[in-house]
Amino acid sequence: MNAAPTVYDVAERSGVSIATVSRVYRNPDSVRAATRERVLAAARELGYVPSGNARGLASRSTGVLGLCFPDYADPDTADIEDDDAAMLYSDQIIRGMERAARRHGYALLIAASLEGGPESLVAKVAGRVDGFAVLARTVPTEELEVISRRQPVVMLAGPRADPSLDHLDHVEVANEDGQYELTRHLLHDHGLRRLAYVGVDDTSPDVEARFRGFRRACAEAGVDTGTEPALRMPMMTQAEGARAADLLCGSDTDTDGERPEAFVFANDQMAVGALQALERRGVRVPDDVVVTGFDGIPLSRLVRPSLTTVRQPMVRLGEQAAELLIGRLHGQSGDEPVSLVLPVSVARRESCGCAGKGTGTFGAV
Amino acid sequence: MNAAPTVYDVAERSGVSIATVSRVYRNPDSVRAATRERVLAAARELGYVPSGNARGLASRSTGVLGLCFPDYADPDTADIEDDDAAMLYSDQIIRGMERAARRHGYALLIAASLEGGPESLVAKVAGRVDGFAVLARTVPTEELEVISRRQPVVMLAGPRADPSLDHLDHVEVANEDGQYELTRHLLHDHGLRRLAYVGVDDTSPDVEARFRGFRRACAEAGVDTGTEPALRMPMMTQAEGARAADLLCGSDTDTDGERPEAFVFANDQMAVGALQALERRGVRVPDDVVVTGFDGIPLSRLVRPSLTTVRQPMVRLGEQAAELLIGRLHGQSGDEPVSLVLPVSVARRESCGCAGKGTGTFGAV
DNA sequence: TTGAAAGCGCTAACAC
DNA sequence: GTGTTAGCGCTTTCAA
Repeated sequence: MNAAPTVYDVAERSGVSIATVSRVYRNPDSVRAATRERVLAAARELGYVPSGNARGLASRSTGVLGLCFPDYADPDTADIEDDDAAMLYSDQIIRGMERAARRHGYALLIAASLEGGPESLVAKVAGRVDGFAVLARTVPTEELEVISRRQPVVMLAGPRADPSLDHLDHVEVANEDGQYELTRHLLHDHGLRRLAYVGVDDTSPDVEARFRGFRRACAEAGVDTGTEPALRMPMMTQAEGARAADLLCGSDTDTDGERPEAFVFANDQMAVGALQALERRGVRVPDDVVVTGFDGIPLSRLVRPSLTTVRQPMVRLGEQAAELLIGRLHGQSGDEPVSLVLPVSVARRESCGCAGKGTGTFGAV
Repeated sequence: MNAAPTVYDVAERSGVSIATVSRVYRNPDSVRAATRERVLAAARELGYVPSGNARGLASRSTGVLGLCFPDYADPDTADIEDDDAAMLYSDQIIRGMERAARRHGYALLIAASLEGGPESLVAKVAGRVDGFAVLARTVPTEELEVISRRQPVVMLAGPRADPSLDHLDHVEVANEDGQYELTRHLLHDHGLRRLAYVGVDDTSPDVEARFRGFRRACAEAGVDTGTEPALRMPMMTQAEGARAADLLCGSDTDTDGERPEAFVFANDQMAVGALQALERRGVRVPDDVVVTGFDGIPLSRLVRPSLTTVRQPMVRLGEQAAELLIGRLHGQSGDEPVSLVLPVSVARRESCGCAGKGTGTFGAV
């Protein structure tokens, strides 16, 4: 690749000053039509493309929004040869953010965490964008705190855990309410009583909120649950979900010495793993046991039986993140940090016995 | 937001020169440990984040790859409240490209086309990345030609139509072979004879290739097809697909004065639209008529009956794009332009009568 | 190992 | 309208 032409080259070739060349690109109307054409022509001949870096440097803004997310590669999912099934939240958030950003003339820079030197992920992204969103716990709190002093940052999913990050905008989904609704459905509509909640060791704000929703629904129905999930697995993967199902079936861990009527998982991945384990054991879902998940990942409806779950509006999440950032950049939002909680919806599908026998082209969704 | 601290601030605070500060970030080992710590500490206290723009400007490289894609918002899809169903190729390509880029330490900048001033989409992206991929026909050929003189560009999907772009790397999928296989399946396995191909007015290289595959299969089976698709719609949307189905059913356009046995659509969107139209008319699929698509979008398997189609490996496409770019950037690829054709696979589902009755957790996929 | 100084390509005041 | 002139914050020789 040859050295790229610069404003100077274009200016010389078209017989104007570099300032005029710059104007032609930034504010075409401020230049006489004839001059403009001359400049544009020269630029075309030379193959001139303005350097985004130089522009950003000089104008202190890039027209780019950023998104940092964790290296969410569930090893179980990794080798599913089916791309659709492997689509994760992050993909949906990206989609939403890109759309909203685009509407406002911004582009989106995305980067997943990956170990590195002193140049952490955020630093890399932060240095090239006007503002960015971070999926909960993708980056060290301290680092975020530092960076957020310099540019707008919004936290996604996961309540603002750390008080030092209280000044950040943040948007999450109604984890507690969602799990509450789903549990209530099981209790009330299906008349179940012995429910086992499966959480995770590593205490995550989202999962804790979901568990609270579960407990609240149980309490209201007069069903006793401990203050702890029936089971906590080390990770929220399919493999662990399968193990959980085995544990719940095999040894008689519950009060009655019987298998619970329903396995309520903290996420879809685990629930899917459980579905497979149960099938291997010959336990029928939902006839012998009901299984539910949380998230509404695409895979959840591809499995058989399709998974009853709580759907998170991930695309909306991404859109909101972009809107919030842009609002800040334009100084529209006040000084107060904004905190949004997006509503979720329960997807009643086959694994709880709601069949959802599809009719019509879009049935069974 | 306060003015962000710079190398000068950090240098001053830690009693070194700006050159040393720079070294600490670029090549930590070239600085004595004690000095390094001092610099890092100062940076932390100040909340220093290196400016990506300044770095890029000075070093002539950004560590970012770009992706430009069209504003693929099928208006029909736009208001499906179901995010999963709305996932398009572009999302899958993004996913693949991001993953591959990440593996090599690059971030990804994505931008969809949108009308603008002289600052076209590409220019904006091109100015901020080390190289980028473009979905076929997202940007004017001429512009691409100019830009590709300065940085690596790879064309995605869609054969290198324009000879002036012959020097670009490019990767596409086996459109012709895919449609050939699918058609052969209809002809051979299902014994169909009267097939109607539905294409699009706007002659697209991909669609033409698919149609060639269709013709080849028909010719081999001794089935006569014209040199033209049975129908060409103005756009490849669901609405147009529905219209096409109506046309194919309503008026007796085909040779026999009868409805064709199969509607072979150039893409999934149209096929899905057709499915709905047929349902409205009370025409049963696949009993009364067989319908097929092309692409393998997620929606294709959510509809009922699920759509028999040709699945494109979009994630792979994205990965290949990134690999190609990175290869160029590292000067590994030779001088010759690389041209890849990724294999596709036929998904036999319900709409052709292959049912695909699912068994097992992942059945019916 | 560290510092000094010269850009990198553009924007933004400010004159003309 | 258009030109002049400073930087923007960093990397990069070249010396020391």
